Amino acid sequence: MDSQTDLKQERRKQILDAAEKVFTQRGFNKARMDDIVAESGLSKGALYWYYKSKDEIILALMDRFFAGEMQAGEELISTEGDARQQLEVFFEAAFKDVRRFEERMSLGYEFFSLAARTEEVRDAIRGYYRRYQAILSQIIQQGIDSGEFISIDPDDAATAAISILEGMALMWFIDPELLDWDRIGDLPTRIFLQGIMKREL
Amino acid sequence: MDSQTDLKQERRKQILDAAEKVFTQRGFNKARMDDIVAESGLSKGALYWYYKSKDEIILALMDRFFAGEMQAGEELISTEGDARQQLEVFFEAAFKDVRRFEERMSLGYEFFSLAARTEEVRDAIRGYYRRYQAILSQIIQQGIDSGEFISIDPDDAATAAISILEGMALMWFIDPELLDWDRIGDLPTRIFLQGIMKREL
DNA sequence: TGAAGCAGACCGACTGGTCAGTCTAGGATG
DNA sequence: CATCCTAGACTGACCAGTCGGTCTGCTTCA
Repeated sequence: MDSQTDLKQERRKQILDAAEKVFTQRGFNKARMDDIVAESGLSKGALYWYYKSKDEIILALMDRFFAGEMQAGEELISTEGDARQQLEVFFEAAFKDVRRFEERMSLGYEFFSLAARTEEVRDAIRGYYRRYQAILSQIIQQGIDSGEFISIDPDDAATAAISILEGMALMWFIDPELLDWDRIGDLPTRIFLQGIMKREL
Repeated sequence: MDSQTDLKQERRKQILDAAEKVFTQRGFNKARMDDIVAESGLSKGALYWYYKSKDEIILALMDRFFAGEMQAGEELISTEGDARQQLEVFFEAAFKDVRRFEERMSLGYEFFSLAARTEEVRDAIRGYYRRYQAILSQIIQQGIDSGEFISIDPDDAATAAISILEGMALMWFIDPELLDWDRIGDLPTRIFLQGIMKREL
C-alpha cells in the first residue's frame, strides 16, 4: 500500500516534470504527447494510465505551478520586523523568485492566455492572487496601525503592490535589458514604499 | 491604382477584423482558418489570396494590435502642463484604454505566450514597450529638471511606471473584482507619483 | 512447493478525426 | 488578359487517444 502509493506519486511527478519541460519549450499546443512520453522515459500507455488526457496534465501542472509559487509568499508572513521591513523582504524575495523561475515564466503566460477561455484556470490563478493579496494586505494593515503608512485601503494597496511585481516580471520576460536587475535594483520597491509611507513634515 | 489599393486595404482590414474576433474568442491554436473565412464573409480562396498562411495573419494582426495600442501613448507627449500633470493624464488615459480594450486583452496574452517562442513577436512587443518607455522617460526627465521629482534614473522610473500599468491590466484581466476601477481609482498613480516627487521638508 | 489465477502497471502500433493549405473550375471587373 | 475574387472539394500531415497485449508480483489452494 505504501510503496505502491510512493510509486504512483513518483510516476506522476515524473510525468509532470517531463510535461513542464516540454510545455515550457513548445507551449501547450505545439507540444505533443509523444514529446512528453519521450521526455519522461515512460511509454504512452503509462502516461495515459496516470492521466486521462492532455488537458488533465495541463491542469495538474497548473496546480503544482501555482502551489509552488505560493510557498515563498506564504512563508514570509512570519518574518520579523516592522511593516516596512517586511515589505522590503517580501519584494526582494519576489524579485529573486522571478529570476529563479526564469525558464518557467513562459509557462505562466501560457496559463494566462488559457485563463481567458478556461474558467478552471482562471479560478486557480485568481485564488493564487487572492491569497497573495491577503498576506500583503495584512502587512500593510500593520503598517497603518503602527503609523508607519498613510491611511489607505490595505487591500487596494496590496493589489497595487502585486501589480508592480507582476508588471515587472512581465517587462523582464519581454525585455530583460530594459529591466536589468542589478541596475534597477529595488527602485520600484522604494517608489512604492515612499508612496505609502507617512511623510515627516 | 487608387481604388484598387483601397480595395486591397479594405479586404485586408476585413480579414484582420475577422481574425481578431476569432482569435480573441478561441485563441490562435483553436481558431480554424474556416472560422476566419466564415467570420470575414469572404472565401477561403480570397483569404489565401491576401495572406499566405495563418502565421502571416497572426503577425499582421500583431502589428496592427501594437500600433493601435501605441497611438494613445504617442499623442500624449504634446499635452500641456507640468510633468506631474502629464503623468497623471498619461496614467488616466492608459487605464481608460485597458477598460476599452477589455475584449481584446486575451489577444495580448496570446502574443505574450507566443513571444516566448517567436523572436519576431518578442521584438515587436519589445519595440512597443521601448517607444512607450522613451515617452515616459522624457516626461520624467522634465520633472527632474524642473525640480518636481527626486533625482532618479528616468529610464528606470519609466520602466517602473509601465510595469505598474501592465501589472494592473494583468490583475484586472484575471480578477476584475479585486481591481474595481471605481474603488481603486488612481491609487497606483498616486502611490507612484508620491514615490518620485520631491518632499517638501 | 508450485501451478494457476489475477490485477495493476506498462508497452507501442494503430486509428480516426481534424485542419492548414491546395486546387479546380469558374465568374467578374477593368 | 491580369487581377480579384467565389465555392468548396480534396489532400496529406499530424497527433490525441485507444486497445490488444505483455510482464511482474502477489495470492490461493492442492
